Formats: sequence, C-alpha cells, structure tokens
Amino acid sequence: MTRYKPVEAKRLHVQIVEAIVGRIVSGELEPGTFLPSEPEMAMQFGASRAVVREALRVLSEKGLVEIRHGAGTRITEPESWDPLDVDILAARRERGTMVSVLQDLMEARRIFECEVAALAAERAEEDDLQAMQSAVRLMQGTVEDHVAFSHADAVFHRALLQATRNRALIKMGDSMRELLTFSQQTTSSLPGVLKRALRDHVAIFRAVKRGDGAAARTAMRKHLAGTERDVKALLNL
Amino acid sequence: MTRYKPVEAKRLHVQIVEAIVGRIVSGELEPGTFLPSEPEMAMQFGASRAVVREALRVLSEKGLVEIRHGAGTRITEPESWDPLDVDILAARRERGTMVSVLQDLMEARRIFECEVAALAAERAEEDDLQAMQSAVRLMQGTVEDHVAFSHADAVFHRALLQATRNRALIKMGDSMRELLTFSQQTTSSLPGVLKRALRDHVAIFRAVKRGDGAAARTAMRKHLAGTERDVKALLNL
Amino acid sequence: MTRYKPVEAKRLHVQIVEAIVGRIVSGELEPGTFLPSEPEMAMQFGASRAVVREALRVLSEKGLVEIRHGAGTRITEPESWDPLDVDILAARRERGTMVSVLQDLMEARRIFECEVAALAAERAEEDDLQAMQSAVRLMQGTVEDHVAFSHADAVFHRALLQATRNRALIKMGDSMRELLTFSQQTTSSLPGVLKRALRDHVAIFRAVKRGDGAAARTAMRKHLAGTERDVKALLNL
Amino acid sequence: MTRYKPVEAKRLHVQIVEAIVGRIVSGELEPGTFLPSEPEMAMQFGASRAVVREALRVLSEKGLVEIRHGAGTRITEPESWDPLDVDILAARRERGTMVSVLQDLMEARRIFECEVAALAAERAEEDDLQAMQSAVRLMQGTVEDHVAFSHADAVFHRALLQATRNRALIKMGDSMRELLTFSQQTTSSLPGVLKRALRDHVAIFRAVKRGDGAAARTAMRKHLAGTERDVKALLNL
DNA sequence: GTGGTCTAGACCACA
DNA sequence: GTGGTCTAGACCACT
Repeated sequence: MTRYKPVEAKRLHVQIVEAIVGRIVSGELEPGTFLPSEPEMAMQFGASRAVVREALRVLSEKGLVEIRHGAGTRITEPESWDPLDVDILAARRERGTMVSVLQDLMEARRIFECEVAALAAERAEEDDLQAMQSAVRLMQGTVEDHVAFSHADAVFHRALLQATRNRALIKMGDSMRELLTFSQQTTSSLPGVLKRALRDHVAIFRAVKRGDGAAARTAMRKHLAGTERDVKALLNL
Repeated sequence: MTRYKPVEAKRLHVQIVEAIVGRIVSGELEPGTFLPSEPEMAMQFGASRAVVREALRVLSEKGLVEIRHGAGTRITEPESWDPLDVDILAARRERGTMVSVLQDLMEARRIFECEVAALAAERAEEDDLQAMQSAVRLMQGTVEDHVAFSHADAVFHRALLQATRNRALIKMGDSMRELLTFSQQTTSSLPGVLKRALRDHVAIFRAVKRGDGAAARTAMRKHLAGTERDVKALLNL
Repeated sequence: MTRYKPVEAKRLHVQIVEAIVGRIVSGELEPGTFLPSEPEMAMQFGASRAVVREALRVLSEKGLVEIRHGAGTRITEPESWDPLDVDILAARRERGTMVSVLQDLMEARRIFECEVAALAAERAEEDDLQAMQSAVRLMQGTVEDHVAFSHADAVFHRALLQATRNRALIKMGDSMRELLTFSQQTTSSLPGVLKRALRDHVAIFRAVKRGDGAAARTAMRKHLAGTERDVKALLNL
Repeated sequence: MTRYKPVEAKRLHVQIVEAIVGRIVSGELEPGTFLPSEPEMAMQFGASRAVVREALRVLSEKGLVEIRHGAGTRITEPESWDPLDVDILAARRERGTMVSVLQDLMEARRIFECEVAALAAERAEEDDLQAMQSAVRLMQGTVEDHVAFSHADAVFHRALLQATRNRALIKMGDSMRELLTFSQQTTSSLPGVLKRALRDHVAIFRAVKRGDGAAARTAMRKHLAGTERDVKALLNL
C-alpha cells in the first residue's frame, strides 16, 4: 500500500495535489485503481477532510481522477488527463512530451494568432493601442531579463486579443494563456531571442496601429516562424 | 422501446448559484452592493456555510462577484462578467446580447474550424473516422429531433477536433464547446436547417475520409457560411 | 433586503418518479405493459438499483404500478391510481378530475370541520388560542400574497384541529392536509377571496375564543359555504 | 384441522425498531439522551448501516426520536410520541392511555361515520350493496369467533365508506383503519357484544339498501352508542 | 430471470 | 464526527 507523508505548510490542498499528481503521472498509481477513501487520506496527510476534498476536486478538474458518488475516487486512463495542464506537464518533464506539446502550440498559434492580429488591426481602438504600446516599451526595458520580458510579451498578446473585440476569440485565446507563458519562458532563455522578438512585436504593433490587417497578419506570421525556429533549436539540442 | 434519460444529482451549490446569477443579471441585485455574509446566506438558503462558499467561488469564477478577504463579497460591474458564460447568457435572454455573441462565435469558427477540418483530413486515423461516421449516422437518424441532432453535431465537431491530434487546438476548441452547443440548439429549430447541416457534414466527412485537406477546408467554410445565414435569418427577424 | 428560498437536494429517485409518472399519466406508457427490469432501468437512468427500487416503491404507493415478485412491474389500470395524489393531479390537469376532487373535498370538510370547530371552541386552551391568533395576524399581513396566505390558512386549521385535543380527529384531519393546501392555493388566486376568508376566520376565531361551540360551528359552516361558492365559480367558468 | 400461519421473513429493521421502542416506552432509554451513532448501532445489532437507518426512520415517524443531521439522534419527550401508533400503544398497555385513545376514536366516529352512512345510503350501487351483504353474512357466520368477526366488521365499514364515492372521505376513513381494528378487537371479546353488533349492522345495511339516508344515519348512531357503552364497560372495570 | 433483501463502504452535507 | 445519499454486488425466493 502506498503511504503519504503528512503535509504542513499553507495552501494545504495544493501540496496534496502535487503529491498525488506526481504519483499518478509517474505511473506509481495506476489508472483504474482507487485512491484511499477521504477519511483515510485525511488521516495519512494529517489534514482535515475538507482539505482533502478540495484537493480531489482539483485533481478531478485536471481529469486525473473520477469521483463517483458512493463508489470512490478512481484514477482515470491517461487519455482523459488534461494534456496541457501545467502541473501535469511539470510532473512529466520528459523531452518527448515537451517537444510535441510545444509543436502543437506553435501550430495552433499559426492558425489563430495571425488572424487575431489582422482583426486587431482592423478594430483596435485607442485604449488597445495604448496597452500594446506600454507592453512594447516594457519589452524594450527588459531585454536583459527574460522572465520580465516574457510577461510583457504575454501582456502584448492579451492586448492584441482584446482588440479583436470578439469574446469568443478572447475566450479561446485565454484558454491557452498559461501554456503560452510556459512556452515563452522556455524559449526566451536563448541568446538573441529577446531582441528579435522585440523587433517582431514592434512590427506587429506598427501594422496594427495604422490599421493594416494584412501587414499585421504577415508580421505575426513572421514572428511565429522565428519563434518556431527557436523552439526547434532549443529542443533539438 | 421506451428510453429514459440518465438522472443526475443536482448539487446544492448549483441551485444557490442559479438563484444568485438570476438576481444579479436581472438587475435586482445591483453592482457595487454587497451580498449578505456567508453565515447569513447559509441561514437564508438553509444550507451549510461550506455549500455557500462553494457557490460563491463559482460566482467569482464567472466574474459576477468579487470576494474580498475580511471585507465581504461584492457584486461587480457588468463589464467584468464573463460574457460567454452560459448561465449568464441563459439568464439574460435579450436579443442584443444574443446576436453579438453569436456573431463573435461565427467569426471565431471561420478562423478556427476551417483549419481544423484541413488538419483533420491530413491526420485522421481509423478511430477518428469511425467516430465521425457514427456521428453522421446519428444525425441522419435525428433530422426530426433538433435536440438530439445538435448533440450529434457536437459529437462530430469534437471528433474532427480530436483528429487533428493537436492538444492545443483541442483545448481551445473545447473552451468553446458549451457555447457552440448553445448556438446549435438556437439555430437548429429553424425548418430545413437540419437537412442542410446534414448534407454539409457528409461533405466534410467525405473530404476528411479521403484525406483531402483543401476540400475539407472548403466544405467546412461552406457549412459555416450556411450556418451564418441561418443565424442571421433567425436574429434579424 | 433580498431573501432567498432554502435550497433542497433533489433526490435521484424523485427524478425517476417524475419521469415515469408523466409517461404513465400521459398515456405514453399503457396500462398492462411491463416496465423494464430493475437492472435495466438502473442502467438506463444511470443510477443504482437501490435508487430505481425506491422510485418503484413510490410509484407503487401511488397505485400507478403493480410490483410482482419474480414476475416484473406492470402499469396498472387508471382506476387503481390514487385519485388524490398530488403528483398525479399535477400530471393530468384536466378540468373534470379537478372539479370532482374539489367537490369531494368540500363535502368532506362540511362533515368534518364544522364539528371540529365546535369541539375546538369547547376545549381550546391558551396555547391553542395563541396559535390561532398568530395565524389570523399572519393572514391579515398577507392578504396580498395568496401563497403566503394559504399557508397561514393551513396553520389556522391545524391549530383548530389541535384544539379539539382529539388525536383521532387530528390524524384524520392531517391525512387531508396536502389536498387542502392544494385547494386553497387554487381558489385563493381569485380576487376578493382572501379578504372574505380573512373575515370568516376572524369570526371562527372569536367564537372559539369565547368558547361558543354552536357559534363556531355556524361560522365554519358559513366559511365553507363561501369557499364552495368560490370553487364553483372558479371551475364553472 | 390445525392451520399454520404463513411464515414471514421478518425484516431486520423491524426487529431493531421493536427493541428500541420497548426501551424508550419503558423509560429505560430516557428522553433527551442520544442513541449511539449509526455505525455504532450497526455494529451492535450486527446489521448494516442501511438496516439501522431504516429502523431509525420508522422510529422518527413514530415521533420517538429526533434525527438531526450532523448532530446525532436523540430520544424525544413523550409528548411528541404519536399517541395513536399501534406499536407504542402495544408497548405501553396502561389503562389511562387506552381509555382516552378509545374515547377519542368514539368521538371521531360519531362525527364521521353517521354522515358516511347517510351518504352511502344515497349513493350505494349494486356492487357496494353486495360487498356489505357479504360482510354481513360473514359476521353471521363468525359470531363465535371474535377475531374473524372484527375483520368482517372492518370489511363492512370499508364498503360503506366506498359507497360514498367520495375520495376525500375514503382517504380520511382509511387513515383510521388500523386504530378501528384495534378497538374492535378490544371490545369484541365481551360477551353479547358480537350479537348486538350483528343486529346493528343488519339494520344499517337495510337502511342503506333501501336508500334511506336518515335511517342509515340513525342506525349508525345507535350502533356507535352501543359500542361506546361496551368500551366504557370494558374500561371502567 | 425477476423482484426482495442485505452488506460494505463510498462520497455529500451538516454541526 | 454525525447523519444523508448512493454504489456495487451479493444471496435468496418467486414465476
């Protein structure tokens, strides 16, 4: 039987989540098997049942377990696991997964963000432009700090998205936010990447500012092509 | 043969959420005002505080309230409400909202689903094709029942998405699932819509089956154009 | 201040009961035919056999089905359906049924409640009078809200019953409670009904308070005659 | 010929109910104290929790215990015990209780059954008369066997009730059935009672048969007066 | 094979 | 920790 170490610090349920995610993703806990009952887990983790339940709810949202009233909580098959959940990605840091996830992301961005840029160019209003402007300035000031830079990058893309004024696109774009950030932080540690990215964003911004949709689409496509090269370079190492 | 729909336990917090969403969206509870305290609400609803807290968490995710530690829970301004949340959409069935949301959705689908269809055509494997095939057959059998049909429709699009084998696209597509269903059920009550939709899906399916990405893209574009006409016809009445 | 209604967990078997009652009463499921077996229904409803059995037990108590050990569960002929079951009454909202049920009820009340009022007048003690007093006040405060009023009405009649100190009468009276409420809510939506009912109840209360059995009987008879006129007015429309 | 009573699987929860009713009514378990928890009782009785819960549900319906969610199950004060519950009556065979319950019943019958007899006389149809006729014959054949006789008596009264064709009266009358049987079996052991009762029922039957409501009412009143004398005779001993 | 009953144990909601 | 509800599956008796 598997035993758990008691947790102690704050955000108790997060620690429980991490402990269980790790065991599931590593294969130590096999799909189809049941977790211990809630009271049993509460005892093992030295926490209250409320905390355990909170953790189970999170695991269930990630698709890692299936909670069945009256029957117990069972570990699901890997195909129902959210393939893009960052906790899960973090747990399995295998190269293969990483590579293919980033490739998927790049493909999705090629489809999605070029058109977003075009629409944004056609519809951006003053406040959108200001937001992008600020983001670009922030990037200029952080070309040496890739963590700060990737945040500025995220802000820029969010402003672009917002400028489309299309709530469906915004919702879809937002669902990728977390993963996008992850990707940006991965590639932005490469030398030279940030400066090129900065140039690309300036180009996109200018196209948007003058309302030139076609140019914005092209600039975005160019940016993504560059990013893709970076990703490949990073991963083929 | 008589068939029954599965029953489903309706959890307490969901009922509380619905009650409060209704009052907020209808304007009966005004932005800026505070909800009663958690113990007070627990008493009014005849439920425990845990249940009330769960409901508040959901409301907060929908952007309807802002929970401030130590200060109380306040109703937010309408601009922070999730514009695509189906509960909120259901609560305010005004025409204007509906129209613009469906227009946003159509625009997003034009960008997204044509490429999805093309990728699916290139990558679909046997199980994907079978899933689509089943969905098409289900649609054929339910052209008289628009609720059942729109579920079959949803199954088809999910299978198409799945066939892209791109987890980022799947995630983005899934984030629109609920709204898509909503849209389908709205338009599918129009006469003649279902038969046309069926023909369109058969065309898409055939293109995907023979691996012809360009044809799949075209077929999807045609389908969406038709749907858009239906939406407009429905709303401009 | 905003008030909320208590939420209530809807049990699974209740949903199954409602689904089947509707199909039987509507004639979709014909008398004489068998329901699917318990395991089969459990599968269709996505619930456990225990839940399905609970539902069947309720259906059987309503007289809608006949459960035969080892043979199956069959839908009965309409004459064995409980003619006063509120679920069944709700499912078939035909006029004829409604009329005759309310007529039966009025006849029973004429026999029963006049004597109850007389006995109550002879035996009521301080706490009974207080309960009636409160009910009367509640009625005074709710002449504009017929749902609240009919609840206050029910409280009054229960207090009167209680004042007889006769446990057999109390038991018999209670067996009619649900149907009485149903009747009150039906008639109390007529204009002017509530005010007259209020005056009648005040008269009954005063007679009871001064211990005048004959006057209480007379006042109750007058009240019921008035109610009967209302019922007839409502139904003969 | 010796006959055997059918054997019957005594359900587990009934045995638990009887055990606990006895202890509560005898005062061994005092009002205000808590019963052990459900799992604890399940262990003590060697049954599953489901069976224990079924027993507690019955006890709660009898008013002997108060089940409080999350807090426990407590024994209530005697005033909330159902004064007409046959199990409770059986458990406490004190004279006083018995006397007053039977007096209540007689009073209720005076109010109720005289009018029932009158209505029955006005509305009885062929099948009702046949049912009563059979019951009378059965009584004639069982004047020596007071148990069988009291069952025939019950059948007669049910047929009378049925003849009123009033579903509300039938429902109210049925709610007294159990207690009525109890009363009949108590008095019918007196010598001479059965023969008088037989004569009374023949008189009622004849009045009903010739459709004479007033005579039926009178005959029933006479019968009840006789029964009341028997009850008093029995109890004042 | 159907319904009747029971078990063991789970999650859900409450104090 | 309590009671409330549900699950899964067993054994039995009846048709």
